[in-house]
Amino acid sequence: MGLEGLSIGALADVTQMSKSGVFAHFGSREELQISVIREYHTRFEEEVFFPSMAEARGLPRLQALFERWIHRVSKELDSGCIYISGAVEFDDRPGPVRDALAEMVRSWHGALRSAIQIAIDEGHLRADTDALQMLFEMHGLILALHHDARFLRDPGVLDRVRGGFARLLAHYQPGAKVARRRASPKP
Amino acid sequence: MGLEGLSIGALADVTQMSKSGVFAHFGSREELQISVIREYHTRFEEEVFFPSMAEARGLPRLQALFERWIHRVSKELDSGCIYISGAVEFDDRPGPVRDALAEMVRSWHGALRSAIQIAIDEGHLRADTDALQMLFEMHGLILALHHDARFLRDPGVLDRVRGGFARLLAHYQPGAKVARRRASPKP
DNA sequence: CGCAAAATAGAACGATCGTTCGTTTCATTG
DNA sequence: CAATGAAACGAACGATCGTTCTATTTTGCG
Repeated sequence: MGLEGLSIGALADVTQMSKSGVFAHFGSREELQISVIREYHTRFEEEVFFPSMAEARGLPRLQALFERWIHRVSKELDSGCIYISGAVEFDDRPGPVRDALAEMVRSWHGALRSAIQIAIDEGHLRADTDALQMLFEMHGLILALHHDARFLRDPGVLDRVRGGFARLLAHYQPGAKVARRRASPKP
Repeated sequence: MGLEGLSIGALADVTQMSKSGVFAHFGSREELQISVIREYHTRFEEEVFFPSMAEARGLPRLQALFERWIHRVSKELDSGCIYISGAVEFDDRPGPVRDALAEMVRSWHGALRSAIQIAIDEGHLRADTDALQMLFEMHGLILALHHDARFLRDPGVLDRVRGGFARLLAHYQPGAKVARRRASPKP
């Protein structure tokens, strides 16, 4: 389950510790949840963000970010992405847990937005590309991947998310324009 | 909250009834959850599906479906869409609730897929359009809308989801081709 | 009205939850 | 070795949960 399914008692069972022993480590359930969020954030950075930053600025880096994002979300078929599950669980529950989660999601989105902007500046994406719009659509592809893989158990979802991203890139590529009228016939 | 936050005791408070009185109506908590799902499904059909079917076959109908879908998801800023929240809550919890939810989500997706196919047959979308692929991307836009509206409280999200859909339609429109090389310079 | 059936109420159960408290274990350190 | 402090423990508390059982009330019908 997500963050709400995480109970101190269950954690005590797993770690072979007493409930009060586990509790003493965090001080409250909320702090435990926040600790889990922070740990997840760290791993996310290590597995997705940092390795992608080694790629060349612009499109290569952006593609690496997305591919590793896909890999991260689709591989956790057991645990689930707590950025996604947490967003649903805490979207109507204010408090420090929601705040911590939102901060890290915004941080990740900010990094993506920055990578998109660099790709624009490098001339790899059209100059009139709306970075926030493109980020929105990328995020949608990931959310659909998460939904169809975990909930619907659709096996063809990896092809679709990659196809959607390719379509996205093709649209925002320099020289590509939105079709206003009939262009060339198909080859 | 979603389906997991729904408790018989809380429902008893709201309805000014006793806990056992509420319980007798459903027989179990699972049945209560399934009843809520069914009720949601009915309303969804009434507000989104049926009115859109009155539109002309093809693109008009598909656009109506998507616009009403947007409206349905973005308006429930209090309750949340249980198709979406339920998918996250039950994506790793087998049982009759998950089965009921999945059946109705698949039913809705089936209706959308059918509407897309009709638009293809009518010549409103390219003949080589992959209906499941397009459905996947439409669903992604809705999921991103739900996420950004409810969790991030982003006010510009309606423009983005409509922009994304317009881009989607433009790409799958007859005559539009994926950009392979540089086309016309920007106006 | 009278009677049966359905609906609701009330109290209690076992389980689980987060949390508190006092105690005990144990390694570190002077 | 003895003192100290952190870490873990075990038991209990109050709250909430779904559920069960037995009354009581309400409703519909002949």
